[in-house]
Amino acid sequence: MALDKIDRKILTLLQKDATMPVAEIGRKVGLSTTPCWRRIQKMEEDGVIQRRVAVLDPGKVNVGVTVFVSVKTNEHNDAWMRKFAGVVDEFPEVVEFYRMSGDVDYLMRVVVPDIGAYDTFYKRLIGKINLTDVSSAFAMGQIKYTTALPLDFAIISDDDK
Amino acid sequence: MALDKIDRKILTLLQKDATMPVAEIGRKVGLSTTPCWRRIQKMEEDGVIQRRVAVLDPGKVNVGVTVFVSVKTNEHNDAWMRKFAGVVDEFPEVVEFYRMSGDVDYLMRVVVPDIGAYDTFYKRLIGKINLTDVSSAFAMGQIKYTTALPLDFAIISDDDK
DNA sequence: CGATCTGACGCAATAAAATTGCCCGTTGCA
DNA sequence: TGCAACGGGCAATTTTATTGCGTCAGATCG
Repeated sequence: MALDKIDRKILTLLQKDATMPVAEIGRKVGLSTTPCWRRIQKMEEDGVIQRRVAVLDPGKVNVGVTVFVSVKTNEHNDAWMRKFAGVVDEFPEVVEFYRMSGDVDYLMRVVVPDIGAYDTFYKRLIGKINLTDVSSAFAMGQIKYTTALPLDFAIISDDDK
Repeated sequence: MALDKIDRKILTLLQKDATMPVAEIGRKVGLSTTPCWRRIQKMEEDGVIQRRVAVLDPGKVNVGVTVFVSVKTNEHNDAWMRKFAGVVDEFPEVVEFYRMSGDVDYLMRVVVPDIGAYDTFYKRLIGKINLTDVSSAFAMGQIKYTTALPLDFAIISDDDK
């Protein structure tokens, strides 16, 4: 699963624009189409590349507001966590959900059109599962958002010239 | 920029899998290839679809740890904000960055291989810009992560049968 | 040291998908 | 009723993805 310099270049390109033809990617990384294509295939099989998706403009689909919701709970067992995860999964407004260490137990990022819609979401959420200590922080603006992960830490193939 | 039911179906599909052939998308939404293709083109031109990207597995590229970094500051002017934004942009580890209302002024999501790498990142960050009140919260696990935005709020074309 | 095996590459053919041109039917409106 | 605008569909055409096959360099083994 180690990635050499060429693999990382390919991934960098694909993380920016997955529509780029393999031939062009190959040209940019110094390979012909076939070996470049095979590397991409392999990275897909290996699961390094999980999938290719269309990224939409949040404003244009009317979910320009992001809210971070922190949850503290006393229920620290696995069963409860699964239930919570299941409930959250039902809400497409929740685009990210993390189990946290420290003060807060869970953190989720929710996208909605406006404060009113958030309130509606909030009521529906607490209707599905009993949450006592919840606090919401509103984002006034998104300064940076990328799906591209840094590749500087990827496991490097040793014979990586 | 209003989207009808078919547009939303198309977007739902493309948010899940952008490799699906237009012909197949058309079949699923009840259209032939051409009109389906034209709708997609239009949504790309309109910027509803921003781009298509490859999504990688964080673990597989060795950035399995997410840290949420909260920043409070006294500098509430626009110039400082721009500088901060510029600095943050330089760090590929920062995948999301928000200006917040309330207690915290800024919130960023950072991805790194481990705690040690986070420490390194942190030092480099505060070396680039003077930040006094910073607090870090570590995610123990990612329970949900999707790039797919909910389309339930999208502006609906009135003649939407 | 030479035979061989493996892995990665590239070219050229083939298959699949995107893109375009052109025609058709429906709807709204003068 | 006649016309124009708005989709929609079929059938080319063009681009890309995918596969088959041959080559080459380095590692392995006897």
